[in-house]
Amino acid sequence: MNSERYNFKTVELKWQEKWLKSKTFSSRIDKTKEKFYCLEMFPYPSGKIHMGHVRNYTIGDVLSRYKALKGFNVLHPMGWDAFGMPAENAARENNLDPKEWTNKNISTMKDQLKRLGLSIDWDREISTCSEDYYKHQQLFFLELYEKGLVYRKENYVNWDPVDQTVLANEQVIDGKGWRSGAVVERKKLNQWFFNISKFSQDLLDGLDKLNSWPNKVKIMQKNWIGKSFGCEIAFRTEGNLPVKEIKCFTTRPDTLFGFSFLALSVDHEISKFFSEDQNFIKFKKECSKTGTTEEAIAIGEKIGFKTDLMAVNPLKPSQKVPVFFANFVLMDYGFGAVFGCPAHDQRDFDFAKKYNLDIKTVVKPSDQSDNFIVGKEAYTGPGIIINSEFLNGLKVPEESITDTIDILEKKKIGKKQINFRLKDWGVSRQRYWGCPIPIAYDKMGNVTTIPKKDLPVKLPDNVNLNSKGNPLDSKDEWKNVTINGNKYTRETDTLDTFVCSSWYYLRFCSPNEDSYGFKKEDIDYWMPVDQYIGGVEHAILHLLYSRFFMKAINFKNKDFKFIEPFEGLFTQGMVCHETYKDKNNNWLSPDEIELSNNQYYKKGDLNNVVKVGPSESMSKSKKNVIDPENIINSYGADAVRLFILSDSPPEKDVQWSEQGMVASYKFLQKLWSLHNKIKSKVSNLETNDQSDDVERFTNKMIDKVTTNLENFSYNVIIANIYETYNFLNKEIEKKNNSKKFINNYKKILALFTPAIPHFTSECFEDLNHLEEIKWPDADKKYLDEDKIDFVVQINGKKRAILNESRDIDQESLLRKIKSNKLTEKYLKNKIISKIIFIENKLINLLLNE
RNA sequence: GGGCGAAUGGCGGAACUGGUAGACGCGUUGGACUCAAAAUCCAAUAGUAGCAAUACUGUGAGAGUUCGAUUCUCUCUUUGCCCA
Repeated sequence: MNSERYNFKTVELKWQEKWLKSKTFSSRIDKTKEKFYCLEMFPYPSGKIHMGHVRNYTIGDVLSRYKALKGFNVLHPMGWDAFGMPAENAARENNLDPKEWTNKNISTMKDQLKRLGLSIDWDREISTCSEDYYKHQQLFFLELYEKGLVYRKENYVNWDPVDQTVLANEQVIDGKGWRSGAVVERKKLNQWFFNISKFSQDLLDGLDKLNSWPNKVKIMQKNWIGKSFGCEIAFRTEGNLPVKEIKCFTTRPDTLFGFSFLALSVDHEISKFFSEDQNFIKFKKECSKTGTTEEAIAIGEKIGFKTDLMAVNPLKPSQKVPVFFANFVLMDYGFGAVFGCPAHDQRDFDFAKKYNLDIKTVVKPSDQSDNFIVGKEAYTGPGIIINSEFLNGLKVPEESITDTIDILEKKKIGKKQINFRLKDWGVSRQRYWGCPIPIAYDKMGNVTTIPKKDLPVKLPDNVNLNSKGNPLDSKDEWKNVTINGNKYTRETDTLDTFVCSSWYYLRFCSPNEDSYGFKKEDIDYWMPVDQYIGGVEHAILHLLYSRFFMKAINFKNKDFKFIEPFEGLFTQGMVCHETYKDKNNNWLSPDEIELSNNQYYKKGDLNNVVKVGPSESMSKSKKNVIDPENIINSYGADAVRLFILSDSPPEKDVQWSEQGMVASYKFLQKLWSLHNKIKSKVSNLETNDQSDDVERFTNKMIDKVTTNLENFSYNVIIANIYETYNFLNKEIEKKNNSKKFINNYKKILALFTPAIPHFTSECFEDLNHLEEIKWPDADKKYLDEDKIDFVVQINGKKRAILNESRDIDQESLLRKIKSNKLTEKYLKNKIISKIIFIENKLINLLLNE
């Protein structure tokens, strides 16, 4: 086939069908080859793919194809993160079954992904909402339960009183439910937890070994795990309650002399003495209005409830301070009790101001006198301890904290302690569309596990999604279950969808293994994932949960050689687009506007001037979305791939531009006509040109493109492609030896293949090149030129470029400079005081004035 | 408030371990083709001065190290992301 214009529609479809039919991208274990596992974060089947997917999967595809050409045995699978709330919401709104809705979306999106020409092994496709997947997950749950890594406890959740549902922290926006807008309450519920905090130290240590992860992600995880050194201190108490002491955890024992109150969580065990106190009950209710996030607590108003108890300062027994219950103390931090030092903690400061408590300064900045007094806000910076008797003069924080802990330990008042911010992972969700938890309860509420032989616990069909709360709760025929002749009630919560995504990378290795979630042999060959690619928004939770999951299934049995699931991580930037608003401040989509006289108007309405806003991440709410399907239909997959790669480095945000898209499309047309020119050259072999310009260029380009691919500089690769076109297009006019030309052209086509695979496949076929395509190696002898452009600097300033032979020595070069008319004028009547000579690069002459 | 990045023409961006700043693309301008337009092709395109060769200035601002700094160090400004 060979026509004037490049018909992407027939070409792309042809190759996509061919790849699928001949199972080009199917992968199987081959121990003679080095494996490469390339994984992109799998999509949620929300309906259609968006530009973010296009970018993510194009980046992964470039890498996969490159590695395959290099001879690696590549595993490049795709699946669906198919459980989750949107399905339930969409189903409720449209009166559909979430399963149908999800599966329909999967089929649409799969077709769209195929149209991108991705080198995916579709035989390994998995969907987390299918029984084949979640039954293994239920088994994992039971295994972790047996290992003691799963437990149930009462815990506070963000409760949406209108939707009657639990909200994740990120669903709480300004203290309100993201969907209902109702003020979120704190509510206690029985929840299942994964004991991730058991691995806090391991998860922290593991980060050091992840050399191919972006530093920022490692830092984010480190901060999230939040290891802190501190001290456990027991405060003696006085008062008319049967309480002798209260334990606190603090990271700032050095400020103990600034002690002015003790604050307890309302759930502290001491609260039992107040369970009849109407004022306390009222106060506790008030506290439940504050969200559970650290941010909500930091921003929210600090309120307290004063008890009659007094706490004694262990370092200064004459000092006694009041004990409060306070809303900013949480039971799951430390012991649910903190000592307040208002001068050096903003939260304590706010609290002390409100309740008129002492504010005693015990740290001064180094440049202040000992009379320094904290003013309008707490001083939390470094400095020197003051007003603290035997602690005075210690440097904050280097000496003060450790020294104080030593003193407290000697006096047997306190104990050094390490605390982690990372809390256990609550996995219960009061929703229908998720993986059922394989647990049941007897009449007394005692827990029993579902026998492994009875798995899977299938999610029932035909539930009433319009009931308030969890739909599974009202599904009695499902809920009631008989195990070994005894009657039980099923757990109606389902698992957090993050559980599904924390082991899917294992499933891809053994997608058809029926008896277990994976086969060890497969895992041993394919794992770990060599390159994981996805959005930075999953930098913390998903990646941390996945890392935990590997540790958890490896816990006690130590089955695996690797512990970290993702050897390499790459986080790509977002796809952005300008935003548009009409004169009434309504968002407009890019196809609702038109350009006239350098001014945007609402389509068909020249009275409605459109305001152009900044480029922002594409989102439905701002209507600045471009539908990939339309774009692929208009310009073809290769052109879209070319554009999405070209404009920005993959790790940074890219701005969608229609003009850029069109340019990529046109470029492929130009490339096609160049191809045809080159092809017609094959038929006239008679020219015999001795120049090796084409070899030189080709081998240098091989070297460049290879380096750029290895460094994820995919935008530069596209520039390399353009550069190559410019070169070949000029060179083709010369009388080159066409055989040599064609051979080099084929190498160049291989270089283009990761980015524009349909196009190059077509070109190879057109040239009757039927052998396997391989990544070319650069021939080193062409990488170095015989003649080199030497930069001539005089007093550090560039004055000329001399093209001289390679390896020329300093003396000869200097002679050339002295006789060259460009440079001699600078040297006349001057004495050269120093010469800096860098071989094959540069010479810098310093002159005496 | 804390942590981590970023800042280069009209725009997106290149520049390997300090050694020709602005590759490549978009846009703009001029030209060719055309009755005309679109498409296509060719050329120019950091700024200032000059017909020109050329000269000077120039990588957010200011300092420092160096023969030489977009690159390294310090201070500041603006901005993005994450955590609070």
